[in-house]
Amino acid sequence: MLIFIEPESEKPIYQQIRDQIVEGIARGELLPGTGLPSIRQLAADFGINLHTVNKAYELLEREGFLQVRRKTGAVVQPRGRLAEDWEARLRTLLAEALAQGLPAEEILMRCQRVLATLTEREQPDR
Amino acid sequence: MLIFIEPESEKPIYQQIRDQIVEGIARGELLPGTGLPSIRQLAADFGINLHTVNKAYELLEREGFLQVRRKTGAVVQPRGRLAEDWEARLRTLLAEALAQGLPAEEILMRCQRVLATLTEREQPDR
DNA sequence: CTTTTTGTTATAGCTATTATATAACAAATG
DNA sequence: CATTTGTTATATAATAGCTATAACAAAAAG
Repeated sequence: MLIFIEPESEKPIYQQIRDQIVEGIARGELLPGTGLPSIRQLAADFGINLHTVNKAYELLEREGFLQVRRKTGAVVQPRGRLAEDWEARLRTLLAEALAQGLPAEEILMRCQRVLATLTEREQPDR
Repeated sequence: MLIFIEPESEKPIYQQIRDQIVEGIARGELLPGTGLPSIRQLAADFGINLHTVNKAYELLEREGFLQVRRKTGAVVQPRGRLAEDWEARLRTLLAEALAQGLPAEEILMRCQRVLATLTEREQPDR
């Protein structure tokens, strides 16, 4: 799985890494048990500091996506719990679209379409 | 429309104000043309600084939700454009739920339910 | 056991963000 | 004209994001 960093983005680098790994898990490219590159390895690849990658891994561990161990590196977790504020964030995002005049049906179709792009040609665990 | 501020929240105060006004517009409680309290008035009500409210209004104006005029105060805009990164933010949010094991159908139902709570008993403009 | 790699922890410095506090200016209302 | 309002300008303080070193401890490899 490839990760792209945009240093000029307004989104913090550690957040970019976090989001792309989450999406990788969602797409099924990163299955439970999959090992991720070491902190120093990733930092070297991107030409960024060790602590920036560490912060991303730390966050992913707190959120239940990864388990970080010594020497083994980060390993994708079988499952976790949805963040408590997830629905609140969804609410704010959907409200934004409604407030700009998008019909609820149109918004729902967009959700459906995005979900489809995330779940297509992916092997669900059996 | 009532606005609640949580000073201890990790979400910035100006962002809390922004989000709640957006939701007010989405729910139809704030119709186009509706006047909002003045910057100084809101700041006094919340016991916060003038500039914090100003930042929220400034953001809402940039996003096309409000038009801010002298003396008249802020007025809800008829319509705007959806932010370019809206779909990207939706994607990240939905990926988070998928990665935690929620089935796509369940996620879509949650979207539908949230949309329903935002659009219920609201007078669409005619 | 020794060496290497790795996660962890601890500082430190720098920039940007968030929030506050005053102050002053300009435009619109009454 | 006087008041209210948005706007602009500084200044200060706390926090967040990122970088830079350095050192320590645990696990794997030789």
